[in-house]
Amino acid sequence: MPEPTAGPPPQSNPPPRSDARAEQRRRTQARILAAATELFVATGYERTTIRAVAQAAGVDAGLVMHYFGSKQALFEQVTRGGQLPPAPSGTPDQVTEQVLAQLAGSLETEPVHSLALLRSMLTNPEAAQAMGEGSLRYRNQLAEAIDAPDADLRAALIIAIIVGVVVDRHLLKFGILDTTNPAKIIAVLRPALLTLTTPPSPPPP
Amino acid sequence: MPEPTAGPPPQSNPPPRSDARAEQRRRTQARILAAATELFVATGYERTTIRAVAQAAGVDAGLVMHYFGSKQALFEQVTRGGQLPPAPSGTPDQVTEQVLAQLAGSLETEPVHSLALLRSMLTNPEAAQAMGEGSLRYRNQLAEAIDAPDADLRAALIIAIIVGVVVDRHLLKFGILDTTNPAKIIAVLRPALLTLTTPPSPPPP
DNA sequence: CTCTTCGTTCAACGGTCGTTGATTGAACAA
DNA sequence: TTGTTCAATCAACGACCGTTGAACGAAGAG
Repeated sequence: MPEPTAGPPPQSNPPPRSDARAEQRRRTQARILAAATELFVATGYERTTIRAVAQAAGVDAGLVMHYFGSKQALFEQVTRGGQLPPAPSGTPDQVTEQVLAQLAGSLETEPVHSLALLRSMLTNPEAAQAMGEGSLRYRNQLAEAIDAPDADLRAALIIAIIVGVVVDRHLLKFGILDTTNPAKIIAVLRPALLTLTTPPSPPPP
Repeated sequence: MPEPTAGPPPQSNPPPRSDARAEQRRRTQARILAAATELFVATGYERTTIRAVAQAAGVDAGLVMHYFGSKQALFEQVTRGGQLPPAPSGTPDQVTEQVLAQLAGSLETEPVHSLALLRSMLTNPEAAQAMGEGSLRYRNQLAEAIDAPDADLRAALIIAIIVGVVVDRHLLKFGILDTTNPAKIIAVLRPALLTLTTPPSPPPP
């Protein structure tokens, strides 16, 4: 049975009992997980190699398999724990500010789970599905907070914008967006998002 | 020398002389190119296999190599010919309309060159560079047409938005954006883009 | 018809991948 | 000390990849 010897590091709690071997084991698992995360974020699922992860962690490739079972399981372990942003609510201005605050955080330091998923979503079906499910849930929450006829469409556009900006800044790094102060980006983006969260004013007769 | 026997199909001009063999050859090259395009768009560079392209074209894998030299060259052949949108100019409203018109076209039927590039840009360095260069050129043109202090940033954001929306619609297909009438998307997006192309009004004292 | 050209197939190469099972050696238990 | 546990290494497997060069067979040239 190639079953992993134990459930990989349960988040991050201090070992209840002091065991020299168990702690060494946790250390190594953590090193592997860190190396895998870095590589998945940097090059995506397809180009990331179990052997490369092992080498980056200073470990044999077989050990990676022994601890995580498979490459796919390792990837899921890396991308697990990404939690949805809190559901926005309130007036259009309040919703906008909550979305912008969330985006500001993502521009400052986007969590590695999301980056690994974002990097791989265009080429890896599992990553695409994971992103899709998260996107759907957040879109529903967002649409519920938008009081406009095309709430779903507006929510989808907001998400597309966020994804586009985050991908540009953290992954593609085409320029400007990856070096500009997040506050400035937010400031320029605010009026644009406001038009999406605010119901259109009926044209004057 | 593994050099391709001839420069692959030079765009699309009618064969100057009628040669039964030459025409059969062109047909096969075109079939290979079509199959390669479809696979590159659907699954990206890494997951697309020379063997799979050959099979989809009803041909041996060696023939693909013989005609296109290498997988990378085949990919470049597929993504070649993507031309930049015309540089926008005029008043902010005019610039917005030109950008929106361009986006509308991309929502209706985005050219396969761009889709192949978009699909692979997150995992393939060459694709990323090609996209980056195109993005940079268009961003400069766009920034020149925007009369605002942060023209570069605004142009970059517009491009990020366009990329986000097009990727969502044609590649990720997370929902709504891929089934909604382009005109409707444009209508909802217009006010948002307008805030990016229009210089901010100074706050009243 | 003979010879050449060339579109196409075929078999194989070297390499890398994910994955596996046996093995080693140090930490623990007795 | 002796025996057990287990983190970690090692060598190898089968599969698949991009790529190559020889070989075949039908279309053109003479």
